[in-house]
Amino acid sequence: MPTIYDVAKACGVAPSTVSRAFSRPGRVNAETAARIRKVAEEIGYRANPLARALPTGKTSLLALVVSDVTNPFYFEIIRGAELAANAADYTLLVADVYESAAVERKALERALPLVEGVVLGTSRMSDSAIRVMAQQRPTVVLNRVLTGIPSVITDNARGTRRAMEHLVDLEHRSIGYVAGPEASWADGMRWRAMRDAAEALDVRVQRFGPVAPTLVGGTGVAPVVADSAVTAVVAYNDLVAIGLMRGLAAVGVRVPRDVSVVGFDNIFGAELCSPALTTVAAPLAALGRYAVQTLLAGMASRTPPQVRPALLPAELVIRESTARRARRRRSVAAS
Amino acid sequence: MPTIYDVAKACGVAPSTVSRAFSRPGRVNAETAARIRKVAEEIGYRANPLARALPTGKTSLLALVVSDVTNPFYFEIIRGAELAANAADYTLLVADVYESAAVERKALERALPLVEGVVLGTSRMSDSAIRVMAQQRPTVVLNRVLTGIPSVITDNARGTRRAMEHLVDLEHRSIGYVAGPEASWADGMRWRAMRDAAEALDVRVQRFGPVAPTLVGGTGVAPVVADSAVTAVVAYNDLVAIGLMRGLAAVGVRVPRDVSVVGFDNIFGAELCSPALTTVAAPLAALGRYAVQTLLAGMASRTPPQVRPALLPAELVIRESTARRARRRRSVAAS
DNA sequence: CAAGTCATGGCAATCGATTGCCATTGGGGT
DNA sequence: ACCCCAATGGCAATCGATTGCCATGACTTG
Repeated sequence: MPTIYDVAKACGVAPSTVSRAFSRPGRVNAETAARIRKVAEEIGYRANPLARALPTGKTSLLALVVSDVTNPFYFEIIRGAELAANAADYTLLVADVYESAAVERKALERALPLVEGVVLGTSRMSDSAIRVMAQQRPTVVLNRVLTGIPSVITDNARGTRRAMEHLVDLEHRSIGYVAGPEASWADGMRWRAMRDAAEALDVRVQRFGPVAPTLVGGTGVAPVVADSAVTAVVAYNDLVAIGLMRGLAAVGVRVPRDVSVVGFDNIFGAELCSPALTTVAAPLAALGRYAVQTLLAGMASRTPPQVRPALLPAELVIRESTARRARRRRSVAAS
Repeated sequence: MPTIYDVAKACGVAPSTVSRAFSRPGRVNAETAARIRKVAEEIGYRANPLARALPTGKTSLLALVVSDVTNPFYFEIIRGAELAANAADYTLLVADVYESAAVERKALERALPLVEGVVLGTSRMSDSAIRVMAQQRPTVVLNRVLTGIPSVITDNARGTRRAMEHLVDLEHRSIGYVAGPEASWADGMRWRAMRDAAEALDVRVQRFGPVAPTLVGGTGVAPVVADSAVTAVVAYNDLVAIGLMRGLAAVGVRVPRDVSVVGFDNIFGAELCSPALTTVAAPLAALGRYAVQTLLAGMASRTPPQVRPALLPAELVIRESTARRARRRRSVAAS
């Protein structure tokens, strides 16, 4: 691989001039710069990003930490983040942490010295641990709010409210919530929003779980939900909702005829399942894109940027898993 | 951040000794090394991977290039690859190229100087372009065979054969294939395997498409398939298969009653859709894991490793989208 | 006892690009 | 004619770890 020294020799100038010809437009005479560029092109010079990064610290790498890459929730987020990163000439490094705070810590330890900034997607770390790492590198948090650290979140309150209104429109008066992981900030928000909405709309809510944010998590609570008095259920996320529907089917409860089900996020698969899932759609690609843009903006400006979390709108996508409440309570099937 | 110089000073030894204490076990007196390690621990020294990489070229980074991160096909592959990479103390850099050879080239250009090796997942580049890049960095190719370059593939021939046998068992005698992208190596393999199997089993096959490897790709050919004489269809992949089922439903063709559908890969969603999809399951996580392991093995050994492509077994997962052929041909619905 | 061997640690060059500072030159202002 | 300044290019230090080579001293061995 040719270096600036090779280019410099071929041009009869000093290496520093070659360097400036590329990174300091205007600092070098236009003709000289043009000549250097031409020669560099000819001998196939490419700047070595490692060598550049050593003195400057600019690696052009950004980390996106996701709690589970196999969770379809992240696909569009990753895509959005990567697009935004590439647009700014950055490369995105996706780290998967398998829903484990310990692995997350280790992954960050590995990646942190390499990257210029970090986007934490649904982190499972403690607030204080996040604050510690935010001191080392510019950080943006997804789906969680920490005062003093820029964050990008979905408007869960509004989305939850919409879902509740929808269910109430369908005459449901007793609504369940299947909770996700305790450590999930979004879970807390959703449950709180449900209770607020329930009060405002004058209906009863009941909490189930917590369960793992997976299909089997949803399947697992199905019997409990089936035995309860609720006629509609809002699940922590789509995966849980879909698992729940299958679990309900297994114990003879029909969706939406006996019980309506609403999910969160509108992941790939939400419209594939049967019945197609009514869900509060998160603006996934926008979330990823905006997080990266916020991060880059923060890196560019000297001063720490906005502290107000960015609130991206969620909207209710109505499909087939919700329906008007049956006149009579279903008879409970075998458990 | 403390450096080896800080540690050296604190220990009263030379920086080179500190370096060796970490990277050359045995080269330094055991007591000295222990002391250095202790002091390093105390002042919180962490080796700077950038500085290490500059002289040695060892960045501990591996690239995995995927044609589309939002394609569920890759989730488990990424997971498998990342696990294998982390186990060897490498970090995986996932690059998304949106099904475009041009973007792939650009992404590689960006990432190549940073990584020690590359896994190409379903690359859309030409053979020659891949060979050029394989000269720059150790490379392993997924789902494609290039002589001289290590590759890891699914046993498409056997998998296709199983699918055909299954359909023939169900008395289908006229079977369609919905082709994927022309540039896809797997597509060629599958179509070839279909014809071979058709000959061996004495049934007719008909090719449709090619279509984009997406839901809409599948939906789009549905009318053509509906108008044809086939009673069963094998689709390029699960996405196309699911799209096809929806498209068929839209024109009044019932799956599996009127037409049986088989997919490829067994992605997330294949068992969620309705009817649940019968599909040739690719060993996704194993594919990712094995590709990275092969890459690392090739990097470790001086000599270029095995040239025989590694063939990972596929198996047929029978669900609800295939059924015995109806006695009479269906009546064709509106188009 | 002299010579050779081994263990251990230090010196200094190196990877490739960046950048603060200085030297040179030519032009403009007065 | 003199001074000053802007434009331009070069010198050399720097980022932090690695590593070939050499120096020292201890120990072995004939």
